[in-house]
Parts: sequence; C-alpha cells; structure tokens
Amino acid sequence: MSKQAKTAITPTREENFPEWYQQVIKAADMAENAPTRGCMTVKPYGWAVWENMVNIFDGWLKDYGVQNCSFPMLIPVSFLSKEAEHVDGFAKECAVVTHHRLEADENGALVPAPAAELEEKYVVRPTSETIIGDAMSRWIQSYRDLPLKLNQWCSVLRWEMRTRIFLRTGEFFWHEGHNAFKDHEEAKGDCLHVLDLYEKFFTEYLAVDGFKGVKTPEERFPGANETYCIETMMQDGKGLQACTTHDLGTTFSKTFNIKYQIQEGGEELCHTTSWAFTTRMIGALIMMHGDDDGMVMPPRIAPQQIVVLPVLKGEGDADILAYCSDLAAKLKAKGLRAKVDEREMRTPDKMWDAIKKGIPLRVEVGGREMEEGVVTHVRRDLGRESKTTQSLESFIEGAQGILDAIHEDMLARVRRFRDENTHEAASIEELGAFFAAGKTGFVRMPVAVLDDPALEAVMKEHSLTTRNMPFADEGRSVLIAKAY
RNA sequence: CGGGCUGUAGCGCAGUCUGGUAGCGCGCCUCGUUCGGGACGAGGAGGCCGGAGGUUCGAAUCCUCUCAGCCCGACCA
Repeated sequence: MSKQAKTAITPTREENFPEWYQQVIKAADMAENAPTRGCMTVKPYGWAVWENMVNIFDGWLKDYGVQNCSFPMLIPVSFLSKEAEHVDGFAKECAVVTHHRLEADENGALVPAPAAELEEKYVVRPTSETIIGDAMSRWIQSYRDLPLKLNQWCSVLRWEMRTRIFLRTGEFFWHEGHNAFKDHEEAKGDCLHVLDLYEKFFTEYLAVDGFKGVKTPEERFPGANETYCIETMMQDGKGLQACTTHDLGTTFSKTFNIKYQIQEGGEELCHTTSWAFTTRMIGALIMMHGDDDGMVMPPRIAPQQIVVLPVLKGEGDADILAYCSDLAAKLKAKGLRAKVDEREMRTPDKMWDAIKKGIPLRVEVGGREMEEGVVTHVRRDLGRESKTTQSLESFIEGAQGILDAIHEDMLARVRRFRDENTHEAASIEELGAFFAAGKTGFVRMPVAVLDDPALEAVMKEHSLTTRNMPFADEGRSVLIAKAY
C-alpha cells in the first residue's frame, strides 16, 4: 500500500476549495507568485495554454475584420481624467509613473532622481479606452473610415488589494478590442456578435458554458451604456465573469471627440465598443474542470493532448522507445499534439505528472503492447476506469475521436453542473434563506427584485452580487451569486 | 485601506516564551535494487534564520523601527 494520499491534490475541493486551487496550479507547474507584489509569473505550461487561446481567437477576430495594433503601456494621466465616470472606476487602482531616472541616494540606494520628475505623469494602463479613443479621433474622418475595428494583445495593470494567481493579479494578460461605428445599432450588434464569438470559443474549445446576458446598471463597466457578459459557474458554486463586451455609446466619443462626416455633410459622434477576455480564463478552466487529482485540460487547448508513456523494464527498452516514437510521429501526422515521455523517471511518477498536468489522453506502451501491436490508453477526465486496449492502427485512426469525446463529455459535465446548481427564488426571504442554509450556486430571481430596497441588505449579508440578466430569460430574471 | 496572522534550506514546518551560533519532513544529487496508479536502502549537497538598528561576552530567540506575504472584510476581469 502506498503512503500517498488517495488524491494527488491535498486538500480536496470539498475540504478547502481555495487552497485546492492553488495546489493544482503548483502541481501542474502553470504559474507562481512573482517577486513583484500581486503579480504572477506564468510558467511555460501555463503560458502554452494562453498561447493556444490567443492563436485560435486571434484568427477569429481577423476573420471579423479586426486589425491588431499596439498602443503605449503608459497613458498620460490627463487622458484618464477626461472621462469622469471612467476615472471613478479606475483611478484608485492605477500605478503611476512619475520619474524617468534613478540615482543613488546618500545610503547608496537607488531612488527616483528628484531632478527627473516628469511634468506629465503617466498611469500604467489599466485598460486603453482613453488612449485608443484619442487615436480614433484622429484616425476617423469620414463615414468611409467606419467601422474601425482595432484590437491589441497586451497586459494591463490594476493595483488590486487581494490577488490570486490567474483570477485576480496586478498585471494580467488579455486582448482588448476597441471598435467604432456610425450608430448605436451597429455598435450594439458588434457587442452581441463578439459575445457570440466568445461563447463559440468557450463551448467549442474550452468546454466551458455559462449564462450569456446583460449586466445590471451597478455592475456595468465605468463609462458604458450597457455591459454584456458570459457568467460561468465554478465548482464551488461561485460565479466568474468570463468575458465582457461593452456598448460605450458616445461616452468616449464625446470625451475624445471621435466624430465622422456623414454623406450629407454634417458631423456625427461615433458609437464605440470595447471587449475582452483575460488570463483569468485559465483560472476558470482550473475551477470548472479540475478534480482532486489536479488539472483536467480541455483537449482542444491542451498544450499536450496525448502523452505516450513507455513502460520500460530494462530489456528491450530501445525497441519499446522506437515503437513509442513511431506512434507519436503518426499521431502528430494526424495533427495531434502528442509526445513521448522519455524522461529518466519512474513510470508511476510520469503517470502522476501527466495526471496533475491534466493531459487529456495517456497512452501506455510496454512489452505486451509492442508484441501484440496494440496500445493501452486512459482518459484523464474519466480516470483508470476508462483504460482501454486496442490495436495500434485503430487507435491512431480514432485518437481524434477520443479527444472529441473527452471535449463533449467535459462540456456536458459543465452544463449539467451549471443547471443543477442554478436555483429559483421568488422572494428576498427565499434568497436569504438559501445562502443562510450554506447552499451554493446561482439563484435566479424575477428582475423586479432589483427595485426592492430590501435586497441590498440580504446581498451584503451573504456577500452576493448580481451576475447578469440572462438573454435566455428575455430580461425577466436576474442571477444572483457569490463571485470571484 | 481597516482587523488578525506569518516571515528559519527549493517547498512545508519545528526551534523563539526560558539567549549559547540551527533541526525535521518532502524535494534535490550519487550508488544499488525497483518501475503497468505515487518504491526502498545507504550515502550526500543545501540556510549570514525578511531587512536595519539596539541590549548582551554572546541574538533565529529580547527591544525598537521597517519591509514583504497570507487570511477576513470594503473594491475589482
């Protein structure tokens, strides 16, 4: 018997969900806390997940006519201060660049040189509506310049009080799209279209689904007329906003003078939008798919989809390794991300490594398989119960199908969990009673509850927030939950 | 930014109350036996105890000041 715990991760999700989350990240070697306050270092395995997300979604944006570009990381403070509502939202979490030179003080410590203080201070971008709005005002002259669709992949900085790797860090990575249109109808259409792209991306690549809907006025992005989002549910029942699109109306057009000439000769304000998803999505993947043995990667964005594990005994190892390499090469030829684990480690340790990293499909090849021309494989999402032996040829033909099946099952599991943990409440009393009883999940209520002055106290008591008003309910209901 | 807690080896901790120059587990390195859901034995490397002052013959330990992190709130993708 093993001295090891029954699960690869301690504590388990049930024992301590936040600690389990941290341990999964460590066990999968995805990221760690950086020496810089509140910031994370994303390690190769974690970054590979992000890269896959970027590569897929970037292509979709280009298909939609979005052009990539790059705006400065430093934004003049004066830009930020132009839009009052926007300032209210971000000013309190901005890092400010005030000097352009360091020098040694009397103790030899490097300090900002007093003589090098900047006349114009800069904030490290918390988001780029202002500096892009400024550019748009110069780039857009006529209706012929519209729509203008811009995007940048970059990182932003928000000085958060409490940080957690991937979920909330000082610096995080995202893409931010900023589009300009001639009227509100087009702008709203843009918001809804991009939201559909996000939904497609989530369901088809991340095996994630949630509630598509619109934010309540209190939860809107600072400066937006309307904020749309997809709210997802973590395994502890808490909500997580997975992406957003903002209908900014003419807020930033007015502030930054983004106007175009119409055919008839007059001038009109542009209607702008902005939208994003972030590295937070990796945290969502962990909390939606992970289990007590660690990460479970959705196959279509998994950095490695298949690990080929040679079971070596000393004799005939070279033949087994050759057999494995041949298998991996054939899988790669099929477009699959497969790799032989040739590291000098004990086989069981390699297995647990693959399990903790969440590699979707593990293939074991030993002397038995080689002699019989077969392979043995195990699905990460189902565990050893799914262990199957089949001929080499049929496996190579069917591998893509197995990965697709894993994806579909993971998505179905996520949807079932979401549905089973979404409850109805008709009154504020019911809402309070639900959370007072220690239950978890989302609570769906009639929207009229938002006008009830008694709601706030109950929400505060249980640390609840309104997540969104789901499109599926056509504005009749609002989802309330604890959230990340 | 309030309230609480913690900084000692890569990680997790003991030692601090009752000062005497640092220890345990895991991990890491070497050798052997092992290897299909976490092996075992024997050796070995690794720490100016968060930082700066102070008290003392002597400080991880006592005092002062700092810095950082964690948890609980308020704010947030």
